[in-house]
Amino acid sequence: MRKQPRQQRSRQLVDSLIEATGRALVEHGLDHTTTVRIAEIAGVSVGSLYQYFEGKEALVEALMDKLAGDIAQGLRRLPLADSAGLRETVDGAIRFGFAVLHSRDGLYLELVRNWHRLPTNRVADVLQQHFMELSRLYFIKHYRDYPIEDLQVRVFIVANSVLFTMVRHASQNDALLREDDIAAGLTDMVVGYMTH
Amino acid sequence: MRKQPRQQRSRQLVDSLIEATGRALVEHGLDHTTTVRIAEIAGVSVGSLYQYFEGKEALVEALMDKLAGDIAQGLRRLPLADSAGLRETVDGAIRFGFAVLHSRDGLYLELVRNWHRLPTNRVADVLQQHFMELSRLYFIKHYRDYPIEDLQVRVFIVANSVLFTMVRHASQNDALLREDDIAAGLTDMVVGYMTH
DNA sequence: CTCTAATGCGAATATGTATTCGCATTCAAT
DNA sequence: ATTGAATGCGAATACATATTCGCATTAGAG
Repeated sequence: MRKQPRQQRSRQLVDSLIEATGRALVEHGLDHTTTVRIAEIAGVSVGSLYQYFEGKEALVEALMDKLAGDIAQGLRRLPLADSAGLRETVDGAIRFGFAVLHSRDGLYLELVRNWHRLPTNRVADVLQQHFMELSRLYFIKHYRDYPIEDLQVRVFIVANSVLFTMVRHASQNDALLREDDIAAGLTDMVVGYMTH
Repeated sequence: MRKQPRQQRSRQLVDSLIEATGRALVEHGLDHTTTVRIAEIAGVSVGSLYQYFEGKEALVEALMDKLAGDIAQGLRRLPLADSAGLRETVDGAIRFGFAVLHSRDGLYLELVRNWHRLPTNRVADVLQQHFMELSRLYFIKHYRDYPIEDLQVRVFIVANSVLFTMVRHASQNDALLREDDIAAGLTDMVVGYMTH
């Protein structure tokens, strides 16, 4: 951030800009999200925008930081693998994932689609680390001598498979494949892969 | 295409423009690939470019049509599931996939990353249909009464899981996860899911 | 060889977007 | 109430990119 907001009004201005960034992403997509548009949506002058942000990228980064917090919080509410069975846990996580992708008018969808040109690492780390920890705990409990290096590979594969299959499905309005079936299939695949 | 090339020189010009589009994508990425740059790389005037193409999008589409042909040809050379075992077939397909992603200086990588804003359907159909046919044949042979609707879900999940996990891995230079391990893991996951 | 349609050119024009800067307004400490 | 710092503004400027059009050149049919 270019300059720290000191007064109340400027802090609110910064918030409204971040909020507006989200709406611009949903309405116009990352490509056509411009600083001018964001300022317009926020009801703020472009000049003011540049007082606090370097540009579009900085705004998106600030937005993603905020969202990463929401995701982390949502993850903490999910059932853990040691209380429920593995299948229930995976199923819950996948349903949570779909719910997130459909929330906020598709904001998350747009962000994940554009992972390769966004500062995705922070968010990805949240997910990656959470699932890593989750599986680590589970496997330490059930298969005490499980090789840990292999676990990293598995978590990488599972996380990306699930995430992008969900995004691909949510991005196309293909009524031929019902979301419930995709969710069930993903659960089958993941549980099978993680336990054999 | 805006106008049909009738003479020899113009046909060659069109080819060189498509070729240049590929190089521009590799060198500058989709975002910074412009009509002017493509014309420059091709050693052609922008004016000539617009004689035959509506703009960037049309050029990329022409390029992808060409590449779809290459992919289809490559797929036909892969071992089929009825001659070899399922595991060998899946393993071969995944290795083929990685090879493609690494070929042409990462052109395919850039294209798949940007699937959501490209006319991907033609290429996706090639893949989808090929694997659909492949699995259909395999399962008709081995499990005569297999439900076909479910197969569509499975192929969708497997195709996207494999493709995007590969792309994600190839996009980051994370030496922690070796490509061979990812390939082996994907094979395990897919074979397990398709046979249980 | 001749001649016309096809081709190729690139400066010029139009548009979209990023970013700044001088001035007006407001806050909050005194 | 006064005043300096903070804030907000948006026209103006700079730059990137898309697209056209009149003119020069060339291919290749006859």
